[in-house]
Amino acid sequence: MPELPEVETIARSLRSGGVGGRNDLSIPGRRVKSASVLWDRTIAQPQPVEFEKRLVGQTVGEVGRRGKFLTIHFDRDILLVHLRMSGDLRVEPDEIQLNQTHDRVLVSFEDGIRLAFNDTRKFGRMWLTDQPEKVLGNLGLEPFDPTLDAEAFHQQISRHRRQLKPLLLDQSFLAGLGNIYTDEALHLARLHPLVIASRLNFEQSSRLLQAIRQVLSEGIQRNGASIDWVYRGGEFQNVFRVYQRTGQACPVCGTFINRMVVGQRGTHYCPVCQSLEQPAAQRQEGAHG
DNA sequence: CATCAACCCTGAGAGC
DNA sequence: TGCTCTCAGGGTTGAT
Repeated sequence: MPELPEVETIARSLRSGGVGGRNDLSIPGRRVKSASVLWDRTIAQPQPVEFEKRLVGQTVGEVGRRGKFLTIHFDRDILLVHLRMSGDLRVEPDEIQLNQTHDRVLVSFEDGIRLAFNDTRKFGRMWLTDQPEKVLGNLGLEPFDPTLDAEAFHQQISRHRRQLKPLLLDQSFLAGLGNIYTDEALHLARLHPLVIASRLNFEQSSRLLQAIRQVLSEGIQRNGASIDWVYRGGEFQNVFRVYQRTGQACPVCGTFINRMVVGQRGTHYCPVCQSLEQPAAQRQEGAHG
């Protein structure tokens, strides 16, 4: 399931033409010849027929990412793509036969290259709009936003009397974390998924912010995680600490990893490293800068 | 404000 | 072998 690192990896490959940097398959500068929607519900906005018409003639500009959304700028509109569970984008020459069972949207460029949106479970969505804020407006800060320092993060997290796991999954709190990186970050920060956010002290929330950034950085460095049907060369799955490692040894202490359901999501954690009870010896390193 | 469940989907894996 | 059942998961929606 694509989260921030996977979406970032895809954005980079659309810009540079593949993870390896093949310029012949990058999309900026290409002009749309035609578009076809193969599964109507993939298009959230506008109507599929208008989507197809409006894209024709527009040229790709900047390709970026906001949270888990891909932002593909065109002359007049921005194409927003959310991959949800199983979405994937391919850039390939028209000659390659469309033998893919689950292609949902095709965008053909004038120079014989096309962009294909493939999505097994049909949860992915696209918006073609000149008002991207209407779609992205509720997103929280980017985890790497430079204005998000330890103080700001602690202030934010103190406002919520929710459990950490659902809070971190809430895209209006922080944009980009999904189930994998949330579990990984909580383990790295040695925090139990059910801890109430507002009860974190400064040292704990700082640790959490740092852990979030570290696991996301690791994910990006490894081109994301490749699991389920979506394989795109990522390798982060090889270094999962807790995610989908139920019953296996915690890399830190060797205890068996537990699994429970939190907010309808499978949640993996080490019962020893991430104890709900704060260790009695926990120091109060309160006097921060 | 927070929690919970249903919904959208498919295919993998279990059980029979 | 092949059928049926359960489950996973991001985000939205509506109820409590």
